[in-house]
Amino acid sequence: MTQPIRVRMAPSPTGDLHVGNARTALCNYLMARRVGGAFILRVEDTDAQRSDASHEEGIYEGLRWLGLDWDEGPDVGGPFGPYRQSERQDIYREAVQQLLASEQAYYDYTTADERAAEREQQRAEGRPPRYSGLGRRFTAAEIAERKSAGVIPAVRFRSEPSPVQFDDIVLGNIRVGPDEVDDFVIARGDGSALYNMAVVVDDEHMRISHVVRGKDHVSNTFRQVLLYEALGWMPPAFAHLPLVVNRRRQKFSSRDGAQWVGEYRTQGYLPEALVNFLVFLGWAPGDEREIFSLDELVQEFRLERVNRADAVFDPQRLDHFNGVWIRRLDLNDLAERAWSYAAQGGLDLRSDQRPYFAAALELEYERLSHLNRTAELMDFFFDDDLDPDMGQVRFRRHSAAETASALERVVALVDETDPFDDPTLEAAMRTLAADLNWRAGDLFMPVRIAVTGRRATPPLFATMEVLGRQRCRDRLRRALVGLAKLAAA
RNA sequence: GGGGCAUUCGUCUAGCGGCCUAGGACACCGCCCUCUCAAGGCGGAGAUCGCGGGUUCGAAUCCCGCAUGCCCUACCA
Repeated sequence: MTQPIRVRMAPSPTGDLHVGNARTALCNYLMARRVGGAFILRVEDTDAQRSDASHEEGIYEGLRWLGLDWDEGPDVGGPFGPYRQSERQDIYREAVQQLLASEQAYYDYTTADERAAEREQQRAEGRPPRYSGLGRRFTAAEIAERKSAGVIPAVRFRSEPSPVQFDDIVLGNIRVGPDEVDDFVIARGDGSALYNMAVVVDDEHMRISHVVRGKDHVSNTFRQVLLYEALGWMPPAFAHLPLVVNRRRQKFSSRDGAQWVGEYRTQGYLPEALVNFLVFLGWAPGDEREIFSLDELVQEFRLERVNRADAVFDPQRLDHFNGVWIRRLDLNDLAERAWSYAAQGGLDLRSDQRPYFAAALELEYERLSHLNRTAELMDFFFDDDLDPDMGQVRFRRHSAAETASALERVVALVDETDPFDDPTLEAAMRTLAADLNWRAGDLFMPVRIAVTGRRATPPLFATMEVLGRQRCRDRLRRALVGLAKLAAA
């Protein structure tokens, strides 16, 4: 007797995939996948003014990147289409007609000015601004007069004074007093349906079993519940998620960091990390585990455990998850993903360098916090004209001249060491340091700078092994030239 | 103005009447590891559980007020 679980994500294409919407989509997806239900994508573009078809593709891309695949939608079709509200107006019109016919809705011939005046007066009297049903009270003659004056009526739902309530999986039972819901508009003057009407009709027609969406929709839910009742339909189960907010605890917007999922992608975040981070905004498993893959979340996530309080988006915590997930990837996977970021970051990569790239990346990846930093982290592996700035050395215990003669011996060592690998190089260099009577670190740092051009790098000898004998030799020679200048100065 | 909802370390959270002198994680600080930087390990600081009343032998947990915040209050979604 239990109906199949069907959930939906219903973005309006007024922008790319917003992080808040991404979280909503994630919760819906997890719900559906856990029980083998259907995850439906429906585009809510009834506001032609603000909707833009180009954003649709951005939303798809964002969802796909996150790994949230859908079963029905405008692009893949499905048994209850079309899945774009702009293409469903006939269906809405029919429902509107039904409400008109049963006198649960009426044509409202008031003008915008009249309604504004009413609101203003209510506000002046300190009363809540609520549409009083002005349009219900016109006589037939008044209506005829307004018609001929060119007033185009909107369709309003006839809301009778009675309390409205519904049960919410996250928030519990929610109710509102008898005078709170006024006669709201369900269809514009041009006949097109408004949001509240369209969602109800769509959720019914698409057999949506659970409406999982942001908390900002709770007040709409009262209107929707009324519409279900009027149309003789059973409302779905509702679950309203807490909002993702900024540090000032307001709705998350562009000023608070990247707003669109695509931006996180270009900033080098892993979809795994964003998913993991987002799910913890309002949910926790109840034990102390924190790292979850999408598949694991499908098993663990329960709407019943979702919090009611809004959650602040903390970019530092996202960064942490990103690092964790980068370190979790296996090398081939990471190399695959980092390659294009590296190319975009300006690294001059030839496709035959993939093994070299992977070997270098293996040394760097615990230092890699964001994929888009790949190039800046690894550029010295690929710059064959590297001209190390030896001025970075702190010539405290050993002068530039002494350092130069030590590096001469390192050049010789680089030529002789065989095999040219991490342990052999390390042993040889330590022996050299001992010969010189230098502290090992005092020798390694100038070599590091000579060979990589920087003070912070992966372990030196592993780095040298990857760079190879030739590069190391060339760079050391060049460093020697620079050192000579420093020694002379 | 009205309504709805919320309120545990700076942040994400655990907690569902005694296990809490409130646990974990991020960020922060210190130490260790160490050729640098990371990563990792260990430790520290950080929450009188928004405030005030109750109920109870006992409350972060239940009830009532208040405060604050957020969302909605469109012929937007």
